[in-house]
Amino acid sequence: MKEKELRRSLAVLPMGTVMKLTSLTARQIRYYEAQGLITPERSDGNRRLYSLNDVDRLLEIRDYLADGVNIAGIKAIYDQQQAATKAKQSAQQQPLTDEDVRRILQDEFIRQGGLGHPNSGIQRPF
Amino acid sequence: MKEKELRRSLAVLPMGTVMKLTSLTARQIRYYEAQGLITPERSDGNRRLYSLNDVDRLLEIRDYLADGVNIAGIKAIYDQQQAATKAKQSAQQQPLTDEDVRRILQDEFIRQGGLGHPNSGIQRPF
DNA sequence: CTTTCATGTCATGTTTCCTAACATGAAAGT
DNA sequence: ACTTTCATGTTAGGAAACATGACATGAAAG
Repeated sequence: MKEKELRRSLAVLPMGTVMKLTSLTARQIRYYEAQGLITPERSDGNRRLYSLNDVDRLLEIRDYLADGVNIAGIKAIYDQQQAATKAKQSAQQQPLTDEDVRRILQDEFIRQGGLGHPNSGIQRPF
Repeated sequence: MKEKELRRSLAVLPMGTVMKLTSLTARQIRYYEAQGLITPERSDGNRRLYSLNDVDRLLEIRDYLADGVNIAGIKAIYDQQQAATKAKQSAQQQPLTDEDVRRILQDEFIRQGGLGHPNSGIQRPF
């Protein structure tokens, strides 16, 4: 599941490809970017690089506009979505792994007297 | 299922994208084309356009070469595959739809005496 | 030790994409 | 009725990516 997400967010598609996939003009796509609706990456040579997720978002934008929603409205929708996602993330309090549990228990033990040395376990980068 | 096939054979990816997706050089990709292993489409401005199927094939070619198969060998494999596919297609005798059955029955009736007019049914383009 | 194979590199021209500016028709305000 | 705003079109000049063709090369094959 992680693999597919990575592929979908891989920014490799240049303007011409995205134009064909979305049937939008370059002008439109750049304008939506200027309005803060998308933020494509850039190549070394400063050319825009889009991911499949970006393409999906552009298709969404296209549909919203076709439905009469203006750009400010679309931005509001995305801002709201982002806020909701962020709230959910911080509320999720990600579940502890067995590894975490062991480490925490060990720390507890060490603080209240110490048994076994703290640095004997597996090193975790974060 | 038909939809996905279409998308996978949609030729929209330019050289730079394919280079990134396959980690092949432009020289390699063009060489494989010169050897008849792939046949990308061309844009109006004569630039190569690849589909996801093409990318898959390039990845295959890369793997074959890494395994010591030379280009003639890879071509032989593809020629053989194509022959097999073609044979299977002609043997498959694609199943008739209800619509086909009705049309054939009607033609039969018409030829052996006629009941109902031939052009009263639904028009099918092919 | 010369050929072949797969690829690298360079030169030169064309196409695509960049930014920035001005133009425009349809809505919306005043 | 006139002026802004919005979303998009168009044009211009420059930079990046891509095209083809030629020559170079190391490894393998003959």
